[in-house]
Amino acid sequence: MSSSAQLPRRRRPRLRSRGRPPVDADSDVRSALLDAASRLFLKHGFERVTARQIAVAADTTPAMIHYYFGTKLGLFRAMLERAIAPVRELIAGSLSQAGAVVDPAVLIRMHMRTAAANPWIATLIVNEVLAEKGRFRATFIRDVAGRQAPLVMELLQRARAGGSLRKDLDVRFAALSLMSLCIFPFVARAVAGPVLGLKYDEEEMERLIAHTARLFAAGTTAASREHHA
Amino acid sequence: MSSSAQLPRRRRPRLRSRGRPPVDADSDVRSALLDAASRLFLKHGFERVTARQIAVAADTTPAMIHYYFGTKLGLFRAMLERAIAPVRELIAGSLSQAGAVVDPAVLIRMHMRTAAANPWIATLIVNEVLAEKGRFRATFIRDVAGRQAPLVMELLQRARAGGSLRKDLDVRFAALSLMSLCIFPFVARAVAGPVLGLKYDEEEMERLIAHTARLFAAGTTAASREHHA
DNA sequence: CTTAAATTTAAACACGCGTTTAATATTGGT
DNA sequence: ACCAATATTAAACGCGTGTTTAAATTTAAG
Repeated sequence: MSSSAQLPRRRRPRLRSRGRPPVDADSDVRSALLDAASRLFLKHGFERVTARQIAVAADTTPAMIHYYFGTKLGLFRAMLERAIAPVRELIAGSLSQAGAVVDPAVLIRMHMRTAAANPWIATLIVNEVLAEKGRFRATFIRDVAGRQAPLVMELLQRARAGGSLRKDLDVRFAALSLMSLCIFPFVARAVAGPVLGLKYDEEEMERLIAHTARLFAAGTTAASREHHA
Repeated sequence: MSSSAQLPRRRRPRLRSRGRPPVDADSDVRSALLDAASRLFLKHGFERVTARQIAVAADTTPAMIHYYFGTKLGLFRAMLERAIAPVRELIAGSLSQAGAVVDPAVLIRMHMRTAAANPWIATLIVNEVLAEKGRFRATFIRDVAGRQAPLVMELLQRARAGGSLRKDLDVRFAALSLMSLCIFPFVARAVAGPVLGLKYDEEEMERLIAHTARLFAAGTTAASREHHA
């Protein structure tokens, strides 16, 4: 407010000069945009991040989003594709060896460790799947939940047929409970942290995972006596 | 597209005439705004609803939001205050008789029945509590979760001390699991519905509640034998 | 009867959004 | 050496947003 009184807008000078830049190698605008988009979209959600914010974070201009990805949504989709590729492979992997897995506890550990190690997954689910107009919901239902849920249900079904689970257990409800126990602690981290005094560090997470696996196992096995109606 | 070719904007004629209206009683603009705000804000979230949408739904103009509530956020807060008043009383009620309640299953049933009967609660939690910049998060942590969680933990603590729960049970984890089981099924309704084939009708919800209460009870009681490490 | 207060309409405001465009500079192929 | 393709900047575009304002009209009070 001291020297630039009558300048209408102060603009920090662009580092890059006009026109096609020299072959500077490691100045990759396209992936800089993808990186910035990952950081911002995954944390705050599609709608809450502006194209200008991403451009600034990638040290370029919004026009580059149009140039490389057409629209903001195009950038979002490209970013998402790259981000969930590892998760897709993980699911495909557990799907291929579906016959071998028998213990729900193994599934619980896998799910929770993945969610704990990749905090952006929970944020993405809140912003783009559970929210009314989430732009990832359809894809998520088709490619992620739609493949994982039948796997879980079949696993539970087999365990029940094998006698290790209660005969009267509804596998759909049991699958829902399993997902609830695995996902909600991370989705509700911003509330559960302060309210329950959780730190969400690695040691605590391992204890939570053990607790969860044991709770689900004890809650579904045939061995447990009913306490009352 | 036939007769109004050169009219720049067709505007449906306002029903109300200019100036201060006669004392017509049941034409209450203020509560019409609150009603419209409830319907729209609670379903779609604060950011995804425009002041104009609310004004149209209340059959008035955005200027009335300014007149009665100052800003869109003021309207949101007034609406929210009115909406959560019953929930607040419910919590206060269960807080006053905290000494009497002993069975976690009672809490589970209460929570899930409330969530099932008021679908807007889950939507509100997704949009305004779990989302990064949710405008209800701070209040929710202070007034809702911050009061309910200690109650749940104390209840579990007493049950454990009384011998009905496992001695090695971490009450914070158990409280988190209880909340997960109660809340997530409704928060994730848009996914769980199609993926698990749930209809979320009343009969099904009663079975889900029974399943959940039993799962949690069996998963936390001292009676259950460990199956293995 | 006069006048101040209350309530509403229609119009505009300033701003930020995603997107587009024109100009410009560099590259690599011929 | 030329030239088309490529990559970038700066500026603008049109639109929708929340908000504000001026005028208009009625009520209620003095």
